[in-house]
Amino acid sequence: MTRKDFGERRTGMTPAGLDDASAMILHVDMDAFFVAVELLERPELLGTPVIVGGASGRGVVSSASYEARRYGVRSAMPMARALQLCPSAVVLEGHMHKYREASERIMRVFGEITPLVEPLSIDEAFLDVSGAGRMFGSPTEIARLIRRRVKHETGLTCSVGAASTKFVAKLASSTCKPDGLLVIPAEETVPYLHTLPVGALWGVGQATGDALKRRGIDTVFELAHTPVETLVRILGRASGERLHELAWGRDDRRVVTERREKSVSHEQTFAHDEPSHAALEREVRAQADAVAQRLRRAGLVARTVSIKLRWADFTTLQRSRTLSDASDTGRTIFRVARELLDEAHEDGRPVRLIGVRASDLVETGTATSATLWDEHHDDEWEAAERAVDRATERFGREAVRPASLLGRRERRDGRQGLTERPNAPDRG
DNA sequence: TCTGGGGTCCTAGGACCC
DNA sequence: TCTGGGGTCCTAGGACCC
Repeated sequence: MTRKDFGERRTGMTPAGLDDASAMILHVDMDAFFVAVELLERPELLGTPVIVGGASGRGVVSSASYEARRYGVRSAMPMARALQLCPSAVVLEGHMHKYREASERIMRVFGEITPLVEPLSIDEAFLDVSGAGRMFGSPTEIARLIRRRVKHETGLTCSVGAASTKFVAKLASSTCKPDGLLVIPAEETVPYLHTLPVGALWGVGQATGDALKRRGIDTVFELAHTPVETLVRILGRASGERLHELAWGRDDRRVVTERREKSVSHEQTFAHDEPSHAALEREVRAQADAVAQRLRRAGLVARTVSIKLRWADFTTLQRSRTLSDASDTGRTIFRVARELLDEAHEDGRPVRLIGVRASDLVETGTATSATLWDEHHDDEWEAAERAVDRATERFGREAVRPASLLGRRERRDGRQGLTERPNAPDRG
């Protein structure tokens, strides 16, 4: 039996000639993506337990081959635990740039089938194929075509779920993994859903699962037959209502092709808990610079800066501050982050993790003087001034006005704006 | 076994304004 | 002298997903 047969055989409820006309939403999910990409260059490891992840003390599993999963290895599991379960596993370091390249290739394949592609993460996407029938056939035929093309383009296998809603399509792809195809026609959705445990629902993790279990709700069937108001009392308005809808197969979310970033962040777990305030500050500075650079490349400015601290006991604290003036400079983001750090780390407790986040993002199509300043960096402020002059010449004065004008409101405490300008260098 | 890094969404309380 | 209600913004924390 070939792997393809294995996948197709799992579509027991969808024999040849089934009515798949309602299953217009496809969910494509790559199989053990990071591992599979690495094995393209390490074919001798095919068929063996392989783990991609952090090998050092505090590393976790990013991706595990199906051979490793047989031993109970799962993503997000501490590496030490994974190796206890599967001592023979080969651990490989991750290479994000390779995964991004492979990701671009598969997304390109999807785009050749339909323009309605919604990437969900680096290795999965929803496709709305309702307009692709004339060109490529039924959803089942399109799913087979995608699987063939992805394999041909990248050498990698994927699994495809097809259904009338996003949620059920995603469920279908996870059910037929790896290297599978499962179509769930609309009329079979509810009977299928009602066989599953609550954990199968999107948004039911450990905490929600436990809360439901405590009230005797173990299956989707039981959840579907629980009054909405009861669920709302247990889980809150949004979750309660959403889960009840999902349990009846109702999910009217469209496939959306454009999504705006809401935040940009970097964080770092130290190999050993860090007690030194100076070391924390150095890390925050590096993170602020990295965040700022990504903001500028994306043409965004941030109105809110946050820091995150995690202590040795894993409790986590976040502090945020909204700026009077949106910014995309490392200097400003660092300055605010450092203020927050100073306030949050007064007691000098050792820190396990530290992170910087920029949120409340506003698009800015134009270069700002502060942006140009930062790109030329502290010790080159004259160059920055010249850059401003050149930009003013090229784009006009309006286009290079200071970032301070982008702020929407004054700070409540009346502090002046935090935006820096090239002609006011401050090496602080 | 001891828990990464990048995100999104939700809830709740308080400030503030009308 | 005692007391509104609604709306928006900000902050903190937590659950969840890949």
